[in-house]
Amino acid sequence: MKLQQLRYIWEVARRGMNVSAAAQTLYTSQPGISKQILLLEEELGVQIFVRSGKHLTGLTPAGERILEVAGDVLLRVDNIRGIAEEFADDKSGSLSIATTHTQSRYVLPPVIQRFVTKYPDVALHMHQGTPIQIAELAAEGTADFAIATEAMETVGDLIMMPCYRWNRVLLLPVGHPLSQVGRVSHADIAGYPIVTYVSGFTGRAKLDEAFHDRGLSLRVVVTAADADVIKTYVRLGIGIGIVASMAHDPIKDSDLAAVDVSHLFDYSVTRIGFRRGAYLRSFMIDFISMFAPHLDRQIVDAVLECHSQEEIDGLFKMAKIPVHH
Amino acid sequence: MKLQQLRYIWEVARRGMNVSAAAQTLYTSQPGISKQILLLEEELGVQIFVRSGKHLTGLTPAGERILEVAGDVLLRVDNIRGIAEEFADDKSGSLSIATTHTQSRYVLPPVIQRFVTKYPDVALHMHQGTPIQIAELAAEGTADFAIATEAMETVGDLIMMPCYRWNRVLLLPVGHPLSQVGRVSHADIAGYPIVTYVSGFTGRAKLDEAFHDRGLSLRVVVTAADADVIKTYVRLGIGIGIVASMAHDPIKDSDLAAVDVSHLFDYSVTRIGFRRGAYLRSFMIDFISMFAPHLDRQIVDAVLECHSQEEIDGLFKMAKIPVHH
DNA sequence: CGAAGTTACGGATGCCGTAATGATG
DNA sequence: CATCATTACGGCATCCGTAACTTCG
Repeated sequence: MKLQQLRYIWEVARRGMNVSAAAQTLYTSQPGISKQILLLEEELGVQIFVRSGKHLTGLTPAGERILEVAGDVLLRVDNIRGIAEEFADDKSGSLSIATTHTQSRYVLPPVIQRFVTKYPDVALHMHQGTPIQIAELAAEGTADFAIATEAMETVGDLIMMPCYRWNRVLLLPVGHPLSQVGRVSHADIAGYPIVTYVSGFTGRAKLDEAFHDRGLSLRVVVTAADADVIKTYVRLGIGIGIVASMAHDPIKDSDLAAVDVSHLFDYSVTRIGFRRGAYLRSFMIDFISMFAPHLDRQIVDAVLECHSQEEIDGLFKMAKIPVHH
Repeated sequence: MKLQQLRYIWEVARRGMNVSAAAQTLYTSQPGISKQILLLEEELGVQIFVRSGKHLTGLTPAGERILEVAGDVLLRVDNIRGIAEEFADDKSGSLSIATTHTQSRYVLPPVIQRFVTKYPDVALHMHQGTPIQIAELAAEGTADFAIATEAMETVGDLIMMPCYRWNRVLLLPVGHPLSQVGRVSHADIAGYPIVTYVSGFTGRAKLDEAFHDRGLSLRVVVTAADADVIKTYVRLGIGIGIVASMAHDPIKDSDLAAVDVSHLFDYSVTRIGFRRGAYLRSFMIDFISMFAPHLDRQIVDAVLECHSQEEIDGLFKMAKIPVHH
């Protein structure tokens, strides 16, 4: 049995039993993979893949079990590399972050700024995507971290830690009647056409929920995946915007009136997640602390000791998660 | 990085940083190992071993961390082999049991008998040793199971399950005055020379404890690691014997009087242990059930889900552990 | 008939073992 | 000086890539 062979079956399975596709992403030849898989199956004495003629169509029961453990092995081998890099030079390496537009545009820039200053030799990669894509990137190890508000729990084997709580602001064209109202209510908002996030992004679910619970319905006329687009349509007078408070920049958005509406919605929690069992380089832990100062090295170490997400959630009281400003 | 290389560093470390010794047990050449270790260290960019001149004297901090993970990797690779064997033929394979004389001579024979009848194609290996040796064999994976009453908790990363409770009998030469006494007391026993187990074997600690707690002291004249030797000395009239009740055979030992003294001592618990994270073949789980019927497949599966020994202990109430007869 | 997997084969890498060398206590 | 690790080197297995063949949708 060779590590290559495990890598091969892992990648083939990940690619939906497609040997050719696996060969491409692994920069090798199709026959090479095919052969090694045959050899491994021969050595182990079991079929790993179900074949219909010459096509791989699925995993045998044995294959499923084997693949699960093979994944563990490959993760640990990566960890060995990480440990070695850490000791060879704890200031260089690479950090790959998968996150949403909201984070990378509004929240992360100052954090990244500090990080690259402190760790100039760490190559930084930012992947942007939907919350689900983000979670998957982290779960499969393509990204070291996923940072998002939603969908993080949909993927198995991600360790998640709460980073900050946040709420929403109303963005209004200047002179809009609502900017005169002292304390905006749900009913006030329900009276106007809305421009906000598409569902699955940046706490959209909590927004619908708040209105639905009160028997009101939102008239959403435009949805977008990021606040910049939302602001653009608000400026055009299409409707009033509801965005995450992080996305409001008092200076650049001075042509829009912003009204805090945190009394109308539950707080959302943005979390950082990483693959269970992954080895965290010290600069990675440092990144977490820069992003969410309450997650100091000690807390992260405690989280790494935990065996279940419930245990981790127990470490964090809602009250202790800071609100983002 | 290759699995061989991990196996090499693992074995070298296990052998006290001795490359030559590792080469012997791995049936390969010393230079081969040496070279591969150098190559691995070069690839990873860190020293794993501390060298004084050309001698390996210890592990670097990086080496310690790497070795720990390497052990995990090797265990999982073994598990893949086990899974494959299981699916290839769930009735054949090998089972290696490390245990003490008491178990293998008095308790296991009927169990083994049934096991080999049911699984004729499973190659059975029995290792006999001291409780500490037994635990180590299981912890390093040389034996699949350790079965013993003591020392099982001294080795890290062994999963343990209680199998049965047992107590002691007094063995007396025929016509010995104590055989006339209705209910033997601690003081009665303290008056005679004793032949029993050496410390560290078969519940000897609980025996000393019972007398010490009552301000009495035992006059032990002969100690042995197994009951056969003890019986021999009792027959010679050297003293009275105290042995585990399992070790008393009413037929073969009909020349000795046996007196139950379970009212004088705490019950001891014999446990079966295996390496944390090891894959258990179905015949292995079946063996456990044959040995300790209350440990059915369901219970074992539940134990395998547990993450800590405390959690496992919580599954078992003392009352539920059967007494051996 | 096109896409995809297996078989065939040649070349090169690299692993292993023997022999020789160097270092240690 | 005996033990032990590293260096040198040659043989051989094996892994990989190209090309041809086969099979399925």
